[in-house]
Amino acid sequence: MGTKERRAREKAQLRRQILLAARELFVNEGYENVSMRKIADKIEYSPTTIYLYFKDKADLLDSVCQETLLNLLNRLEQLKKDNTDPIETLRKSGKTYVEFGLKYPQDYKLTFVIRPQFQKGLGLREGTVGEKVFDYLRAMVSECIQQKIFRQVDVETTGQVMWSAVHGVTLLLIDFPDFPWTQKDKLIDTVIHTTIEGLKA
Amino acid sequence: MGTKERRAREKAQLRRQILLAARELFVNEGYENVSMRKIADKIEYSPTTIYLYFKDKADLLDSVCQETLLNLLNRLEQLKKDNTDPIETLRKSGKTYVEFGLKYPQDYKLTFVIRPQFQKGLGLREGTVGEKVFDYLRAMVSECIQQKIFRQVDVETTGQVMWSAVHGVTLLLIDFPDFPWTQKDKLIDTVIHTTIEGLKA
DNA sequence: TGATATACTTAACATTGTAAAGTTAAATAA
DNA sequence: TTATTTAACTTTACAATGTTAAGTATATCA
Repeated sequence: MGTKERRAREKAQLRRQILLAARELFVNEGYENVSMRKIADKIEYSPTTIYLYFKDKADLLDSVCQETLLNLLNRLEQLKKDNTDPIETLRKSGKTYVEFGLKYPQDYKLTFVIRPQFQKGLGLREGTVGEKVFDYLRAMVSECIQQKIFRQVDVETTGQVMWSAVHGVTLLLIDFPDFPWTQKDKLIDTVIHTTIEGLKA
Repeated sequence: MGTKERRAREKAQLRRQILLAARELFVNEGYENVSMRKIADKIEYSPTTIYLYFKDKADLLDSVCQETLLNLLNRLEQLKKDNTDPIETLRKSGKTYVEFGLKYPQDYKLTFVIRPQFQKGLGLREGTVGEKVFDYLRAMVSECIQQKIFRQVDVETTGQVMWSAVHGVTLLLIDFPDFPWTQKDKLIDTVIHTTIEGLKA
């Protein structure tokens, strides 16, 4: 009586296949330049089949972004393992965040710019991966404050300031690749360093 | 023999009209949701007429963004007039920048996110309004460094750090309106304050 | 074997950006 | 004034888009 399970497995597999194809196309050609037909071609199914697995194109995008956030979260949590002092961990996390964005620029924009445009009400719903990423940031910042390294602004604001800084530099570097930046790495380091210094007591 | 001048004036007027309609539609409905036909309807011309005045939709967007940058520049240069100390001017400029972005969120995204996606090679070309905006920032930062208020990092990097911070917080506030931000104004002020403190000697 | 449900496809619709060809009206030259 | 050229604008057309509705085949169950 395992036929039902097999069918379910097969469905999941196709879903996975669609997601994989969509991700690759979105990342390589940009969300706007990828049509449902292109995705369908890639997996050798008819375009409308995709709609049996995803509500619409925005839903497909959303699923891709969830994976992206999970990737980012994994990378960040790797860092926590060798926890030296909290400042150093925070610094490294910032660096990791920006480098993640620059390594997969389309992925990053998809998740943090395009998706919010299509999916309204992204208020960091409970249990989402996005919430976990921010939880991670909060925990780190919290430690810096508790150890009296950072001045006594509340945790939320401090975390959001940190996020603003790394988000800003990441997007600028992605969106204006031809701007005469002093030097990518130097700029990133200075942004992170400056923010951390500014947050200190 | 002023007929040639009159015709030129009339052409300029229609161009202006198209630009005005495009701006209003882009800003209210978002670039992607505005079709050339919608713009044409609004000005009561056929869609293809627009192509006699603008190369394509991206070109139209570009022109709209130039205006936006000019608006921003004007606002910023107002501030320079009552020049108190350079730090205070820088702080006010940052605040003005973010508030401009939040007041005209679609405009801001059009200029600093959407346009770079369509217009490749936005390297701050000479003579453009974009260059002038960054010149303004450079001048302010330069003064802070010369007066030994800021630590001796080069002007370019310092300016770019400042830009990253305000750009980051602006976009986050625009793109995630439902995120549980501590408080908009407090966050903005803290971002700017933190960055300036971090840049100090 | 026949009925039912599942998985997928075909066909279609309205909308998109834009190019090519066609048309009208104004400016110039005779 | 009348003929001709030029400029401004429109009509028509095309290929591509996201998505819905209707149709078909295959596998499961009675």
